Amino acid sequence: MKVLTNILRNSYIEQYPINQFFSFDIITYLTVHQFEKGEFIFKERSHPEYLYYMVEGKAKLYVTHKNGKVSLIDFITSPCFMGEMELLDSVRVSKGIQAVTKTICLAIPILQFRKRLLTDVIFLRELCMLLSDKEMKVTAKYTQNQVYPLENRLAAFILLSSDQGFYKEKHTEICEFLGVSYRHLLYTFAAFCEAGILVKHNRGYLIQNKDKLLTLSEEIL
Amino acid sequence: MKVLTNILRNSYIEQYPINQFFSFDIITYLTVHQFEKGEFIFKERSHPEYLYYMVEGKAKLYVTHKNGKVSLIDFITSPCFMGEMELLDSVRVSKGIQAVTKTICLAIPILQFRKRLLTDVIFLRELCMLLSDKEMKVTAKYTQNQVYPLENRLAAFILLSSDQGFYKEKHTEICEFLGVSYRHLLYTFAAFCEAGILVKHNRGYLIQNKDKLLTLSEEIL
DNA sequence: TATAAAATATGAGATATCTCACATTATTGT
DNA sequence: ACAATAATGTGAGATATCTCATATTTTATA
Repeated sequence: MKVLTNILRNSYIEQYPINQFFSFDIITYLTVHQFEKGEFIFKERSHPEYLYYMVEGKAKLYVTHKNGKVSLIDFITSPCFMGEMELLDSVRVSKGIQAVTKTICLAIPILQFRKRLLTDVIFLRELCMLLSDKEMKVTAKYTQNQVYPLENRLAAFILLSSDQGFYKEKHTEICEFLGVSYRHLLYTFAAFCEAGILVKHNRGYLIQNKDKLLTLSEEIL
Repeated sequence: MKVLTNILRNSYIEQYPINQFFSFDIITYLTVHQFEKGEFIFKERSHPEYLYYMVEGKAKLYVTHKNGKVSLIDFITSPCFMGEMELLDSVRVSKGIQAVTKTICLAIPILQFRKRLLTDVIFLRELCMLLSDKEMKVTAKYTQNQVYPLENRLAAFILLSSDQGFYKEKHTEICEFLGVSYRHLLYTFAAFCEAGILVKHNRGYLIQNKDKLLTLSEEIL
């Protein structure tokens, strides 16, 4: 992690308005932290020192189970807060957050600002909304996971994450996100290719039959 | 649903202090609603009129999927708020909530109080904490669901929900809660009996070997 | 640029879990 | 008290998904 200073710091702070989330001017107290791809933003079971507002980048929120398996709970994309739960309850330990790409965060020191934030109507209201959205999203994902086979969920995920008809996520990540084994994910991709829905191309897949993907994903909702 | 009046209303309001969640005296504006076992507190996809504070009873929070399967997201036990998400975002539709036992709720009309609640620091702070706890709990449950076989999760659930060594939940509910088919749940109960861990007794099961249950559930966390 | 580490890929065999059909109790409303 | 409804229980066969072993390719790093 690198703390950005001067011009660089200021440019990020100017570029991304964060004051809207607070009833006071927090800008002077902010530092700007930069995480490299693969770096851990919060180590699992740690006590974060900062409330982060991610302004650029993408990260994985995950938990490691006793048996060694990893559940990728969510992909966090900017803009987004991280560490709110730990701000609210200092006893609580963090889940793991790892940067997937280079990530820039505005950093608010928790110790120094906890009291002020927990009495800030604007901040608390925003936080309620964000927490509520997040729960909605996570609940939807997990209830679907246990009710629909991978075929349907993968179809939906491909549509969601592909860019101009091209899918190129990392299998190792996506199997943890979708809650299945690597092997099974690969089987399902193979089946999609077999069915003429996808065509493997370099490090990714071209969508050949979008309608079929839509049909499969519409079985979910 | 029955609206309780006079003595009955007042006795519930006195018995369960709700003012602690608000920075103003809300008591005069409260009505008290009583739901019978099996009654729907929120219909799925409806727009709740009230923010409820459940003070007595137990309810199921669930969602019905397109394919007809039901996910029982959580058992809600008093004391607990219901309808907070819909208070925060009026566009959002409710999940289903059904009373499992007779349930008493203090009712706050959303339309009338939304504005006031969304500027109430005490309320918002409490809500943040509750939302954050709830998400924690739900996430833990679902990530475990997808990483451990039923054997382990059921062992943990039996320990959690049994009373003095006796388990007597309804299979039809629990299979939806644990995210497995009724059939599979029964297989696993049969296996536990076979292994001498449980003994079927009337409408329930007696725990015969608590250590084994502990061992099985400890594999989770 | 060589080497280690991560990601991709695939086969074979196992198992956790599901569907459906059907019979038997409980429970509940009238 | 009786019919309707919900809950329980079980078999047989299917399938969605997992484990493990192993090989190859790509990417990262000293």
